[in-house]
Amino acid sequence: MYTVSEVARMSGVTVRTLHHYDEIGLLPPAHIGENRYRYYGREELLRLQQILLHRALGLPLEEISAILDDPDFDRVATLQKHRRKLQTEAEHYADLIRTIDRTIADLKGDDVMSDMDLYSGLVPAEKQAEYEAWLVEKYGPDMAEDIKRSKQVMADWTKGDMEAAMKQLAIAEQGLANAMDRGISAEDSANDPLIEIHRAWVARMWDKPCPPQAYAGLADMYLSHPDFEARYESIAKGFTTYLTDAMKAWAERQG
Amino acid sequence: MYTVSEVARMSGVTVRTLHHYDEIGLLPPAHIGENRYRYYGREELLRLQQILLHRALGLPLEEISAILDDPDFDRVATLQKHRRKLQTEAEHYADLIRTIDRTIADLKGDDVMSDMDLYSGLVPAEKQAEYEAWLVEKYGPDMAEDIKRSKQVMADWTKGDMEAAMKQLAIAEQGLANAMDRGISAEDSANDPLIEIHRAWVARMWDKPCPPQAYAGLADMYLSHPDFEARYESIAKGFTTYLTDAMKAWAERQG
DNA sequence: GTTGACCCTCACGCGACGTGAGCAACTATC
DNA sequence: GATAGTTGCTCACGTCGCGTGAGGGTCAAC
Repeated sequence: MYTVSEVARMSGVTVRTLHHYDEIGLLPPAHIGENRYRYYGREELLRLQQILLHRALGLPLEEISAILDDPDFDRVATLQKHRRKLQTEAEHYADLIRTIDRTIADLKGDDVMSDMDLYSGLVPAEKQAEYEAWLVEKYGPDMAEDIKRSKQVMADWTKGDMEAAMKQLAIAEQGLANAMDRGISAEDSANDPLIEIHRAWVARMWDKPCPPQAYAGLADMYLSHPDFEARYESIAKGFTTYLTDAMKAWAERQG
Repeated sequence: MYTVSEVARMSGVTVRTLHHYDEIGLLPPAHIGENRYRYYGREELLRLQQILLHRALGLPLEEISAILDDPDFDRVATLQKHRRKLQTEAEHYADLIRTIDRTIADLKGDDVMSDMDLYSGLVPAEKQAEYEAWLVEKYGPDMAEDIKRSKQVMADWTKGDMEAAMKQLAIAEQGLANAMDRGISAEDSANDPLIEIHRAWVARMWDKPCPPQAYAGLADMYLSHPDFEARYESIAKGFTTYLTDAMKAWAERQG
């Protein structure tokens, strides 16, 4: 039998949290002494673990209660539902990152965003649909058609293989940015397998092999084109030159 | 000049939110009419976008206020910082999704997760530091050192390494639990090669050999630490004492 | 002048606890 | 067995970012 503070120490929650969980009936103590002290047993520790797991997954306490108290409750289905929620959240983050990239470009004058596009990714999809419906009303169906079609193209563009490819690219870029943060030189990073991953991504985008010379040429293009610079600088300050240095060092070593 | 509902439609926030942002001084309208209506301009739309970006990162509104009102505020730099934060957030979501996948697999009986794995990436760093400090106090610096190092070792592991290790552990634990179910005594199970497998797993986690004495000491820790107890009891009722008895019997027989 | 969409200001509600306040009870030491 | 320090308890209000009415003024159109 453990007291509140003991359980708190073991599980990492606060005493108040245990009080709260008792209050709402989520985790009543095994016994309550004549002094009104709460005492918890092994059974309660296990239940607390379950609670914390589900809480960590973002489920509200009420739902956790339902899951743990109903033996017939379909945990798998609940978790899958929650997984889908998380997935859309994750995609939402990807949208946000793209919006930030475009915003940075906009602030640098490389791109012009309409008032509406400013909010892309920040706005729930249904709200955007509402807005589009409102546009149809205001400007007539022709203008709305243009807007709609451009979005359709973008939707096709980001789905499927593209998403996987973007993930691959993000892994390579983020990893190399981390290497830069850790003080590893660009020349050393040229040996990092992430460079190979990056080159493989390029080849995949081009749909043809990317030999060392072409890879070095691409580095130059990154340097001379502001869009690319904006993109790489948004990952980390100085990352443009870092990446291109590593790319060129790699190419030199190959041939 | 846009009214509240127009801004709301464009930005996706509610009218109430705009009221709220005015109330707390985060986004005052450009002008207020004689009828007390709020009117917003392009400037305010830009500021709102900044607010939404920061809010999406989980920053409290008060902090957003401070950031945006600072005249030294560099939008591009801030956005770049945010981008990186978003990326780690996105990775956190990916972690959560993986954890859920594994939990689902676990519930379906396809996989066995250790508690440590269960909470992987979900426990705040400071809590873990607290917990480790407490471990030092309770078990002495030696054991805590092992635990700490094992975490470090595990951090370097690939997903495949981890899965292999977890499988190894699961095989040993499940096998011994089955032995217990079949009525085989703990003393007899001490001769089971599964005990050797379990000890090898421990050595692998600690990244150093686990001599009989240390193995017996570990058994005592399992017994005295409720977290471990909870974990083993979740495999089978009474498995904690069964396993520790077998571990100790094995250790005695060795030396 | 009436309708209906829009605007306003209170002001309470929520979810998951944090944070005292004020008091009882246990533990350790002198 | 007195005392001090820790730990426990129960209220009960505070937090954050709004949602959700209630109750009432304003505006454009018919």
